[in-house]
Amino acid sequence: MGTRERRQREVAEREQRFLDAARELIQQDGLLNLQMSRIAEKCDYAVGTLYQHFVSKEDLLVALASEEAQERVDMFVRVHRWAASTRDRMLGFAVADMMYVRHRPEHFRLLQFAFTEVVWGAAPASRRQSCVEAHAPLRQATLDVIDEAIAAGDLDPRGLPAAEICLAPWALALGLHQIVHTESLVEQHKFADPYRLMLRHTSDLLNGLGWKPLTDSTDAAALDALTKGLCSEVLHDKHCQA
Amino acid sequence: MGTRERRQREVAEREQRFLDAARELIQQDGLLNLQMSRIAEKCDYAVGTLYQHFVSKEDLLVALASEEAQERVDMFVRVHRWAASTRDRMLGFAVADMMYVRHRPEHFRLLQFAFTEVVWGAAPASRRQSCVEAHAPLRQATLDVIDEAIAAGDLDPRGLPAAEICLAPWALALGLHQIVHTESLVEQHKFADPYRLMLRHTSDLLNGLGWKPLTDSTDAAALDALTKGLCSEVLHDKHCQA
DNA sequence: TCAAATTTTGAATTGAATTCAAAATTCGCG
DNA sequence: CGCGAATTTTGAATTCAATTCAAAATTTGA
Repeated sequence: MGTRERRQREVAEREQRFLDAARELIQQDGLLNLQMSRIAEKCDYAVGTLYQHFVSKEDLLVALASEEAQERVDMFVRVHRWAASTRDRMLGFAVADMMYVRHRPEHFRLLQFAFTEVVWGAAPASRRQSCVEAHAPLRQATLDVIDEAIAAGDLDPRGLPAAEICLAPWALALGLHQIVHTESLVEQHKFADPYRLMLRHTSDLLNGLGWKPLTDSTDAAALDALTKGLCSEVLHDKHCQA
Repeated sequence: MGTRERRQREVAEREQRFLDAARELIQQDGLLNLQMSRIAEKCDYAVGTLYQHFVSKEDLLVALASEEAQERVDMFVRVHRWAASTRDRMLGFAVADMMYVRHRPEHFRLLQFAFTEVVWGAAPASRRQSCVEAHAPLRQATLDVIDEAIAAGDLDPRGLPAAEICLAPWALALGLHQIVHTESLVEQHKFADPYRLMLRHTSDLLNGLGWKPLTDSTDAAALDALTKGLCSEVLHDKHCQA
């Protein structure tokens, strides 16, 4: 009978509603002021019901972080499939990432918070695992392009496995987001256009890795063209601006 | 009269004791289990007294993050003064940083947490400012070396102000620490020697920035030699291991 | 149709951060 | 000194949100 299935679907839908409500509340009042009771209330359920889905607030936060990975993953997959050089696709990942973070700064802050010892350590192991799994395709897409680049002769791994090469652009992007998105630091240093800068530095890094075709990172027009191309061809400018 | 001064010193000493106690408790039970009342208890003071120094737990955490900057700053200053090429000193910053983070992983996690919207936003503005100030010398040391490199012709800024060049190595280091220190991610990917890798990538980045003398990042022996040299000459191997 | 099983509920509990009135201490002056 | 005002310390009481759990409601299945 389909009764069991229906129920299962209903429960899944409810979980979705909880997550959506949480997201809205975060958007509205900030992560700082997120309250479990408000989430339940917003969905017209009792707190107890909320706790049937998430054993703790931390659990919910990590679940939220997992779910929000999807949109990013979609972007990465599209970039991965893009008909462009391996190098341009590599830059494409950086562009996709920066578009995403720019348009969903709260998501970035949530991730930052969720991966914090305090939250991560308090979430159940199962949830942590599915969060890691939800993000894995980001890494996988990058690894694929690296492998492809090696196969095509665009990149000489110089003795490093793809996973270790992957670390460099990943870290650069992560660190840049971190710096750009931590309030005070930006206030202090105010980079005019941090993301154009980010792209330039990523390009420099690729040059340093010997990723062909070596390119003049100074050529802002070329980088802007790349960004624009990506926006129109790949990202359906959902996230793109001038 | 010196009465007022003495009192002031006593208060400062007490604050120090609170911070030290907090550090010990974090070391012992983890950031997750830090309790204000335990800190007070450990110092044989009432909670109220603790709150005379720190208006909230967040305030205390950010204060802790500020204080712990000092040791790192000392290392950076020593690297800055080191009689070596600008390029080697740049790598030196990365080495110093990784030594530090390796030996004080809890400090890194604390910083990560403190710069989170939830904590940072809940700390008083004055405390945030002094935290930024406490960390500023790290940035300044790096900027100085960049300026020196430009002046010496080791580095062509290609139209970028030093502050923007600085962003690249800073972000790379930050991102790498983040990845390496977030439990699950390491468990998953297990890089054999993440910090040697980090150094290699930093070297690649410097090559990409055109920082002379351009170097073969593949030469692990050279990077190890650099590390060893730094440990003995600059960092007094307080933080160094085999 | 009804009792067992499951699910939902939200008032009550818990646990930690934070407050604040009372107690203790220090200060300043005769 | 001695004493009252001012300051500091205290920790029990308060607050506030997360979490629990016994009772109520609903669903299941015979």
